[in-house]
Amino acid sequence: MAARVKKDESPRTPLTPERVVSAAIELADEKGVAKLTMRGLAASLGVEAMSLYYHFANKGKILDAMVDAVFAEVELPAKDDEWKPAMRARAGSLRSVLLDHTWAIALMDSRPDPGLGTITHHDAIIGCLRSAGFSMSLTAHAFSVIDSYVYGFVSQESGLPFQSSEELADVAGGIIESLPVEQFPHFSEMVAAYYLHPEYSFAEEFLVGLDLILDGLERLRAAEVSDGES
Amino acid sequence: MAARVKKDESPRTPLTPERVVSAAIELADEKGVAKLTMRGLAASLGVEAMSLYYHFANKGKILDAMVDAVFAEVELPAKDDEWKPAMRARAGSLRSVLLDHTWAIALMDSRPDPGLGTITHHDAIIGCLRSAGFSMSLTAHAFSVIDSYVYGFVSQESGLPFQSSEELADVAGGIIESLPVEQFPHFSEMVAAYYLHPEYSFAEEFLVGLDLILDGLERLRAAEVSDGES
DNA sequence: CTTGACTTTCTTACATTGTAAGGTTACCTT
DNA sequence: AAGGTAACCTTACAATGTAAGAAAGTCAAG
Repeated sequence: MAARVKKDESPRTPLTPERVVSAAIELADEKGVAKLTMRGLAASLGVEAMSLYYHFANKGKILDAMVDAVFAEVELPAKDDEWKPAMRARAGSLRSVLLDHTWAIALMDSRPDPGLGTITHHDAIIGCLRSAGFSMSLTAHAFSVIDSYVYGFVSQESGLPFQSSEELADVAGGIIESLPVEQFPHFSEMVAAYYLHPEYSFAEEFLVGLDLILDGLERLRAAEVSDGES
Repeated sequence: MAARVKKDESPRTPLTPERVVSAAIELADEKGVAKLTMRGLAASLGVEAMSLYYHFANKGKILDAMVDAVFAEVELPAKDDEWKPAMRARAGSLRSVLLDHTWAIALMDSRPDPGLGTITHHDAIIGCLRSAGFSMSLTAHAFSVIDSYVYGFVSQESGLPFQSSEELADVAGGIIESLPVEQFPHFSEMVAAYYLHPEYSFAEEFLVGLDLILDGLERLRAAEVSDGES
């Protein structure tokens, strides 16, 4: 009553870990993770920097929570899905999530402490493969190849200095001109090829490699089944 | 004023970009890239921080040069090598180089400006594939999958909080104990499996995925050849 | 309402970082 | 020796993460 009717100075929504993390993600998405400072983050929440330290021990813990939140965004397979389309879908989802938060890959490398979202994620993937008949060790292999590929691909994709095909053509053109062509004939040829073929698509390239890997896994699984291994 | 005949026993080897870069790499290898500061780097060269700015416009240029130097360490295939063992060898070499300089992966992601070492490297790989009969586009696919895989794999490998099998067992044991097993049955099972199988080897895991990819590429190449595509 | 305990936020301060501006020394050529 | 340039240094500053502790807000019981 009294408190309610008090002067409406501020909506005084209290700071919570969740609000901090989502503000941090928003800020990192916009300005890049390098611009994510304690003061800036606090300001975006209408608060002073040191207030954040009541909810997080240090900046690193905030980064951990951000990574975990990103993982939680990835679509997980339903229980009865076929393993191959399920893996295809989740790889695609992982790629798109990581592209939305390009800072996440770099953070994951440097913050190995897995959170709940991460573990939930991994559990679902492993479960899908196992119930599709993958042995323990083949599951481990599958997990390793797929994730390595996706991380590596997105890491390169998001690090390159262009996003659209036109930008690619520009960059490629620039490289060609400033390069001693006779010294790097193959590289030049390659760049030229994509300079002339600006319909190059990261999405297609991604699927080529992914399907190559999934087909390989299917073969390994078939071999395993015919061996009776478990 | 006083005579300049001070203690001139210093061999006063002049600062060169090369010396700066190799000192920077050494420092990053030892203390981690986060501890690579201008002052620290200068001190390790017996010099003041601002002296570095005579040779490099800013810290970023030093980081670029470090990445390029790391790339130059990777073994390149000889011209007449079979493509498959050549790719296998260079992927292994790339992995070991990146493991020696774990900071390099993160830097590569954030510094897209390729240097001479990088281009030389790429040119050799492309040349090897092309002269093995790979079409332009299949070469691009091959390059993309292989590199994505290697980067992603090493990125995960070097980010994990253990190096040896014993440490793995320790970490796995710790995870098992502090985890609600019934909530993540598959994840727990997986961790337990490796807890009991401490002969797990990153090197082997790496080769499993790599060979899966190389076999897939061989199949694509065979299909291409029988199609007469170029 | 007052009191006091507890939670949440803020103030101040400091060590570290990258680097701009300009000064100082060392070395080479004439 | 003289002068010029290449190499290095001194000083200074703004921005960062965060330690220490003060202040404000919140709520239960007297």
